[in-house]
Amino acid sequence: MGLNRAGFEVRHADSAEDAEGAIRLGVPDLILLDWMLPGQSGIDFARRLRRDQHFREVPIIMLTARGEEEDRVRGLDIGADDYLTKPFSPRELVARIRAVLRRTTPTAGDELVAVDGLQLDPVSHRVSADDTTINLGPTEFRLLHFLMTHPERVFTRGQLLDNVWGTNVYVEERTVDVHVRRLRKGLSTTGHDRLVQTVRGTGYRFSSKA
Amino acid sequence: MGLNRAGFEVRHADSAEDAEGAIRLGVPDLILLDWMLPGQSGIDFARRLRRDQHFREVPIIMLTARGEEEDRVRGLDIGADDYLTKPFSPRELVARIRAVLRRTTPTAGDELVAVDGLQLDPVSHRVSADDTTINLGPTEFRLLHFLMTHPERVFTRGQLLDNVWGTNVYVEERTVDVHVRRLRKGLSTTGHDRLVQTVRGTGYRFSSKA
DNA sequence: TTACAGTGTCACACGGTCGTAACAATTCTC
DNA sequence: GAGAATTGTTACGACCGTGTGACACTGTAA
Repeated sequence: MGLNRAGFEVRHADSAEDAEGAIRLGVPDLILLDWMLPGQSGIDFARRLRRDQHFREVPIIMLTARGEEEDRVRGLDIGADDYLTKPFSPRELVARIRAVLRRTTPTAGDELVAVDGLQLDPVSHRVSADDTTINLGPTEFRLLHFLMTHPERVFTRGQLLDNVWGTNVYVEERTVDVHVRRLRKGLSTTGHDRLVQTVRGTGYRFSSKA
Repeated sequence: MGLNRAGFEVRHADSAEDAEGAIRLGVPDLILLDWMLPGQSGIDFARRLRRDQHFREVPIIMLTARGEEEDRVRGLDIGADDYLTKPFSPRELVARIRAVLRRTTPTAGDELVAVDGLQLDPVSHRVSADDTTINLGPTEFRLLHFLMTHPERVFTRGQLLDNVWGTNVYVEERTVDVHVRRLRKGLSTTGHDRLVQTVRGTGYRFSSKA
């Protein structure tokens, strides 16, 4: 198919069952999924992937025979990132893979963030304020990390769910409130809870301004 | 094409030149671009858009005839967000548009507006005047945002209801008066309430002139 | 197994916000 | 100037959004 030649490492499976095994050997960067799989439909396979927290984030490109419009629409609804209609050329396939990877793998930042005496270090996975260590749960940590790296900006609960919990996850929006509450509680001992601000009718914002 | 029926506002152009004019009337949320344009190829048009800072962020979906694989590959390289191969159904088109908008909307209509020391930032959802933060209710915020982005122009109460409250909402016109009052109250501490002006017999206007 | 931390969801309470009516003030018309 | 039309201002009830505590569930480690 020319994928190896293009510099990708490829694992191949002939059925959904084989694929299951293959991806558990190591989370792939991207899944190329034929809509017509023997034994099990590709849509079920994709749906299952989206429910599994380990693979929820893995982008999916589906391959469809021409005319299967129903499947394509449903595929996009499920959260497939792109599709290709057969027949297609290796060159086009490579281009699409690059495009999808470009938008789904934003460079992860390991840099230390500090605002107003509050300090978060992704490397040591530690939060401290005025030389006091602050204990946060995993979700609160990711939430704070995201907010601190995107300050002075409102986010809706939906956006926070996408960015902190991950896309293709079904969680109530109000759950965000509860985690904001837990985050604030953790930050309250040093008064840094004021940095996490409510924007009524919209969502939340991280800001050092009053 | 069914786009209007799906709730989108559509502007149409038959050539790249017409399109140029159309988008300068107002930055669109998304551009649907046919690859085969009379006079100028779609790819050149797209490339030019990507270089223009006003339109760089606007997502592009391109429409290609089947078999024009060369173009599709180049289109993706340029940064088209998606493409559709003819023939396609209205339903699929709508699904794709929704998918693209879902990915890209966080960066739409968020430019900072500033007039005469008064400053409104949609991104951080914050209003400030002379370095003082001003607290406004959600409706007052939207009202001010609309007025500031359409300055020097009278709006009837009905127009304000349509644009700020939304169409198909039954609210008394006099309600606008009350919210204008609340807005003015918020702006009065810094004297910016003078920017919100009454036009007797018609409605209200935002203007820096006396 | 038990203990426990982490998570998601719900129910309730509180406060903010909204729309409306009523009255006061202003401006226009005659 | 009188009366009418228009707008400003205030108060109030209803409702919506958010904060908060409690609880059930899951997975993990002891």
